[in-house]
Amino acid sequence: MKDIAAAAGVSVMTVSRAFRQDGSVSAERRAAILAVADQMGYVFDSTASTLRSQKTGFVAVTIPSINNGNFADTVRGLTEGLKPAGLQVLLGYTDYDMAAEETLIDAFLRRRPEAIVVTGGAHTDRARRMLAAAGIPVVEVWDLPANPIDRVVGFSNAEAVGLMVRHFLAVGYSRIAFIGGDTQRDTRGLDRRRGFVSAMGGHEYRLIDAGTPPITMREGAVAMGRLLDDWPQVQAVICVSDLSAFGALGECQRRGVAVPGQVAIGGFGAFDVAACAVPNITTVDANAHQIGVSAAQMIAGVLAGQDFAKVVRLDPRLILGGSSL
Amino acid sequence: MKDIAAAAGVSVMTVSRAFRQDGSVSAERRAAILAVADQMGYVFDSTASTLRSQKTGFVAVTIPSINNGNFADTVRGLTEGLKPAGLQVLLGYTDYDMAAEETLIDAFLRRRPEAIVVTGGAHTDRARRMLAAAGIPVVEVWDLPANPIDRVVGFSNAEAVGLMVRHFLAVGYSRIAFIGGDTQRDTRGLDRRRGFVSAMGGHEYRLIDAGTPPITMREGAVAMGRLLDDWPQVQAVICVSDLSAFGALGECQRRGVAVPGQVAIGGFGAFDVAACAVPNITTVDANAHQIGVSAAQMIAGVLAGQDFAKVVRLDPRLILGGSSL
DNA sequence: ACTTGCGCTGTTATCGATAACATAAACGCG
DNA sequence: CGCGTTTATGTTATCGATAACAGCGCAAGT
Repeated sequence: MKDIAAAAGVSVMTVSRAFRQDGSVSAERRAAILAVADQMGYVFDSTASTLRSQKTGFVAVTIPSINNGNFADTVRGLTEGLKPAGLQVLLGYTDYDMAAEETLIDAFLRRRPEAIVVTGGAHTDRARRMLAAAGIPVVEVWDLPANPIDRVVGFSNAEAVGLMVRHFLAVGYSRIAFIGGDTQRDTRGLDRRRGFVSAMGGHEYRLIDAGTPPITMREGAVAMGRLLDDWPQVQAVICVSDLSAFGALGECQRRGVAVPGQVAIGGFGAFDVAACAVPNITTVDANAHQIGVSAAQMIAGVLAGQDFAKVVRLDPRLILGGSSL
Repeated sequence: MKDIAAAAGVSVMTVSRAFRQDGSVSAERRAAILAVADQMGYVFDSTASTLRSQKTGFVAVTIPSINNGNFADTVRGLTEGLKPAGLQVLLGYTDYDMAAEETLIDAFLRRRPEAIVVTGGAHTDRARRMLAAAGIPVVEVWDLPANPIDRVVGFSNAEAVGLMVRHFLAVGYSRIAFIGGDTQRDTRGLDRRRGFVSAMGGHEYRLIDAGTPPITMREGAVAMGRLLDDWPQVQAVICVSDLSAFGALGECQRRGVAVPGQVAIGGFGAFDVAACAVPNITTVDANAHQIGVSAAQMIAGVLAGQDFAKVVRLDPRLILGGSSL
């Protein structure tokens, strides 16, 4: 800026002002300054700006995986919702690993985000403490934690699966299995499995492990194979996500097991693959995009000093497909 | 740091040193300082550190979409490869929009990354100029641009599709269609389509538009429907990605068109869905993960002052599936 | 005993922008 | 015409860390 100021014959402060829309700078002078800057190949240094003004203009967002249509939709909602407030999203992914999440949160907080969005309600103790002490809005999404750190936009994963279980029981499936949600790593998956067990009440069921999150299509197929081997009488299968459900569907097709004639299948997340599979897969829409939009509104509102409910609950919706009655 | 220094009875500089592994600080003193800092809930301010040291320790990465297994793999490769060099990845997505890419690049450069990775070789003029003038390593991935800005890790999308076309022609499909790659927005898709046309030589072919990138499964299904209506004699279809190929496969199954008996299908990208579909889909593996790893090595090497080839070429590999001969 | 060198710690200036305050010129109004 | 007000610009201090250099104590070498 010093060089630009010299070249344009003004003070550094005036150059600084020219770069903001603040604009107590006369239009022609601003134009001249910007022209000089452009010609010199100047790139604004937001580090210095941030240090002095204590405003970074970004919101940190951590998601478990960058290859997941659900989280992608949430991030899209966040990006869109924060743009009007002049806030940019910086994205990081944890690989479903709480230790990696802690490291990521630490790295983000050092950069002084205006707010932070984290996926899920389970974190390491240190991560919780860091978030609580950060002095910025913290939004946990995709869950309804019992002890929120600060704010929440989410839903009950357990109840969402309960919706599907009750439907399956109502249409006559009584021997149902659940695939996935077997590790501490993906607490949302764990909640779905818990919700399954509790909704099954006294009915006969099986729990099939599928491995380390993210559960892939392949792992869904393998798990389905084991299930069919071990419990051929199974009438319906609910999978921790549509991806594993799709893998399970493929395994049935390879084995000549009719879906839904012999086995019904349900998934979770309303992924594209669920809608496009043949038959399309019964699933639960968790309003991924709306979660992002709501979280963005909450953040923009809180930063603007408005009053906002601490918890926003967005109830999921069952979507029936051809893979079940 | 001032407060910590006071509380620990040392100078600010010593506190600063205690926070780096640089460590000309005695072990016990460091421990004491870190304990005080932790107890005070101190969070290091990397803004100030960056400003003084002119080192940000991060690499900017822009990808077209965060919901794409291929780019996710590349990012994973980058993250893993940069970690040993002490570099963190900051991620942004462009939605396949060059104007959005320009905005994103601008925002990133203001934060002074150590290097920047951009997907593809097509950018706005201003984006090109900004990147060229940034004075940091710039790596274009997933493409082999004719006029690279700086460095490249990629492959020829046209030739990759050529591989598949030649195989299809060799096994006897001669009436082949290509779905997608019809907009300027996704230049890699465009290249694939061009590669298709050129590899088809004198054979009869059709080009089917599929809409705005990212081409979804649904759009692949719709395009396949139009193709079957318009050109029932088609023997094989190559889709711009596995996602659209999967949609096309589903459309065939819904219509009772045998795959590969009546129509063969090929995709691109070696996505999970291609491997798990029934039949699994013939595709091209573009080495997405390796692209990330190689780009990371290149960046770490160049930043360490090593000599590195400007262009790394990773030739894709055809993977035959049950959706074709 | 004296020098040399290393290990550890402190002092000062600085990175590049902007908040806060100051000031000069232009403007409006009775 | 005079005076308060607005508009446009400049001056100074500052954000929070670290580079660069200085200094002190102690062990090893001569």
